[in-house]
Amino acid sequence: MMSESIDNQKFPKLDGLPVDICIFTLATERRIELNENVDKRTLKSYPKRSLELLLVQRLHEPFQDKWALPGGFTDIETETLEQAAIRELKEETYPDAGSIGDGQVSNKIYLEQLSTYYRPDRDPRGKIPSVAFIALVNEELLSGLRAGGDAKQARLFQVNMEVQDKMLYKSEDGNTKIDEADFAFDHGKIIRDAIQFVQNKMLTTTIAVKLLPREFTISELHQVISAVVPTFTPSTSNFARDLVKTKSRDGMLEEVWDEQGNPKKSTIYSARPAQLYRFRNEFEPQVSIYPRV
Amino acid sequence: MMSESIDNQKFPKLDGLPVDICIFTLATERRIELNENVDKRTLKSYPKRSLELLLVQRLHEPFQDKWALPGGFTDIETETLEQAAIRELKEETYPDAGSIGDGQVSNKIYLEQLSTYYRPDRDPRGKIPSVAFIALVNEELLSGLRAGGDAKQARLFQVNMEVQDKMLYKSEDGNTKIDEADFAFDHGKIIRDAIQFVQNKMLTTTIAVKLLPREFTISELHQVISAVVPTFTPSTSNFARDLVKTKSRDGMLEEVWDEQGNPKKSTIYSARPAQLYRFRNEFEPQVSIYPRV
DNA sequence: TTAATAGTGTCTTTAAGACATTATTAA
DNA sequence: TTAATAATGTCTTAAAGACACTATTAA
Repeated sequence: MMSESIDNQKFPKLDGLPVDICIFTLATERRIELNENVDKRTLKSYPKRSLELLLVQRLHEPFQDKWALPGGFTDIETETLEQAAIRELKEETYPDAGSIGDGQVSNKIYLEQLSTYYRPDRDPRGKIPSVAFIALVNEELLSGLRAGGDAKQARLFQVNMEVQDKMLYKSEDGNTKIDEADFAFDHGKIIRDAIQFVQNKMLTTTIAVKLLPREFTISELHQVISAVVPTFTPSTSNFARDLVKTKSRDGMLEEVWDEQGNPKKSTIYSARPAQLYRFRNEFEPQVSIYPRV
Repeated sequence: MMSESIDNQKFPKLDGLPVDICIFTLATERRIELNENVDKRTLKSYPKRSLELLLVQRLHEPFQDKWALPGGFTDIETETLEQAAIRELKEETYPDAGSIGDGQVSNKIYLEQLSTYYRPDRDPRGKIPSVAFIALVNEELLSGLRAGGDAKQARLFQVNMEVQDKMLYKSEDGNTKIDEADFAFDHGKIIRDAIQFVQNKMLTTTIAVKLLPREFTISELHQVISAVVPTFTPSTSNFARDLVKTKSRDGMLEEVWDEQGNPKKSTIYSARPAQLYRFRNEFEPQVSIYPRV
């Protein structure tokens, strides 16, 4: 029993616990570049959105040159797992990512503990655990990184969800394509678990908000969900109508109005102005496979 | 970064990781005892079902006499977290609880990792982590324990879900009532998280199967769900009809037939025989707050 | 006009829920 | 008969989904 073991001092006090983070973002790529001499109507077509994951290439053995999740240690005496994850997140992304909270780091970052991995064969140097986190980070916070590969060889990889075996390939130049065999440790397994976790959260909670601007059109929300969950393919017109009109989703979204009290609209993706919405954070999603509740 | 820290041997190889388990069961209590001289019709009325949690009273400081989750260590070199959890589970419950699997320990036990807890103030002896698991155990496997308190002072506590602050009280004699202040470490917090986790799983997956006999009536399923989730209160007749007839739940349950090809029925809770069903494990529940998928 | 998305209208089917009614069995 | 649960039937409303159609804007 636990009490006996700890009381007998069998267990050494830890210096820290390893933390690895699956940092996801949703990349938005206009189908046609702005500087080209094209019809502005075509320019406004829906962008290509792809789920991307931040990986770092290992400099040393074991797994030298393999790709791994960014991670670190809870190395301060008073630091929690979440605080360590946020610290690492900041190192890899935006230095001003925000303060600490329970899955509510900032309105542009979602952070949640995924699971702890501790299979004896996961690290050739011995039995070392890893507490894995997932983070959804708004694209703009990773813009610095995307400008080019840095010293640590951190790169964003597009997640290819059609094939479940060969999962990832490089986004920027498309040259580096990697699959499960190119991952260090058990990070391939962690990443598979993380993608499933994020997909599930995307369909059962309102985390889509972390991948959207504060005010967005219904079609943007549609784009985000179907980029993360490829099987999500309702007709855009029914989706827009149902989202706002259906009773069980009352209070999920609210229309945005400007100072004059007129409906605030956006023409970012369309010639015809589209109504802007925002998520209301009072909304508590409820899902069940059984009737009622 | 993780690679640097581990390569520099800052992190000591662990002897083991502490594992704590929230072992839940669903106690079934006939409203009237069998030996009383009562109308057999009344005897067959629905039983009282209550979610119960296994706790052990601590013998030593810190938190002497406080109640804690049963737990232990991954103390064998090749042991995984799940294996350690199963080993502890067996110690506390049925010695023949079954083999190892991913949330599929046996058809009578559900086991899943909940989260890892590591706040610096959770243990007065220093920063010690705990990997928490939840287990749903069929009542019959805990029958030995229920016979009476043993040397380790392990007891089942009824979970009182109406009041969120004062959560638990003793089941058998009803004398020992405990609340958040009577828990060791941060186990009160772990237990609250665990209850929420189990309730969510109960509504979005088919884990109810672990708390039921292999063949059961629709009313038994109804009893199980509403015992774990008190807000679940559909009318029994609509529930029975919808469960079997609704297209989106096609393949979830199947009727049981006897050797002669007649519908197999049960009179355990009713004078009129009720159809027996079983869960089909091909069924993959799908839930979403958005239309489609 | 056309390309592209925004949004409405209509119709059908499925599901949820209220509620009444009938069925079954043993005492 | 009665107590208790099992099961069916009917009606209403809410959602989901298919699909046609109109609206808006800039080139």
